[in-house]
Amino acid sequence: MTAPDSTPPPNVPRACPITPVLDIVFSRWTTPILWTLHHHGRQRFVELNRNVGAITPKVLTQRLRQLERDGLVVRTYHPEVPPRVEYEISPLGLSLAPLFAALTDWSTSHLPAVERARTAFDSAGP
Amino acid sequence: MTAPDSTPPPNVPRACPITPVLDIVFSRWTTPILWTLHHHGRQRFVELNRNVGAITPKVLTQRLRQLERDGLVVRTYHPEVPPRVEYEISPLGLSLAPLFAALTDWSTSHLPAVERARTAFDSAGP
DNA sequence: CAGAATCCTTGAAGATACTG
DNA sequence: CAGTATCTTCAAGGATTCTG
Repeated sequence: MTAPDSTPPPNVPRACPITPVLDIVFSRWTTPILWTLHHHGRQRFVELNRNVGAITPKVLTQRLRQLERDGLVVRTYHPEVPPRVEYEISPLGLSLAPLFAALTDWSTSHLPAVERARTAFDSAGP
Repeated sequence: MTAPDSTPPPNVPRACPITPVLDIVFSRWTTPILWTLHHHGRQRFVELNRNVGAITPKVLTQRLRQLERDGLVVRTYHPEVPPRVEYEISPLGLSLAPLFAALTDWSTSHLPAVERARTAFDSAGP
């Protein structure tokens, strides 16, 4: 409802401005990974693999690469005899903390309403 | 890094507490839909279909059903000769506004850093 | 240990009709 | 108009195996 639009609407109205962020922050598995790194601190690959949940090494690697590329996670390679690799949150990754906090807040205060809406909807028209 | 854990770690560490919210708020197309409803106000199905972007009626219906079931969107059916259905954001849906604002803020202040991280990463190891 | 390679399955999304 | 009904595609995700 704010300003009508600086670009009237030629044809494709830019859907919504936060869409690009979603691919960065809310791709599947990224929040569990960031959460685990934030709460368990620096971890090696296998630890992470255990702590995050039911994730396979392949997918974990994919997501870690993406997070590393986006600068949210720092990967440290130690060239030792069994190789050792450690992952930790970057400052940029930590900048997401207030966002996640806001999400948690919304969850605690409004998730019950969602649950109620669901049961109401489901009991209305089976 | 906060408390080590009230539940030591029996086996499955609950991945991260915001995961359930993501399915509610950040399923694909939900943010463009909510955004459009928020900025263009109450709309009928076809308007919405045009305003949201490249979405097909089928998918739009699916997402609208989900949003309605979760209580984020209100659907009003007018039994007229050509049927008329209108969609609008509910108060519960509007409660997401601060969250989206936080997301927008993070985007404006940190997206450039992500871009830089990406180019740095890409130019490092081709 | 930290992945890379391979194959496979699934499910969401798109395209295209059709209907009350 | 506001969807529903099918059909098809396609890529993410999972399972498994292998290696520097």
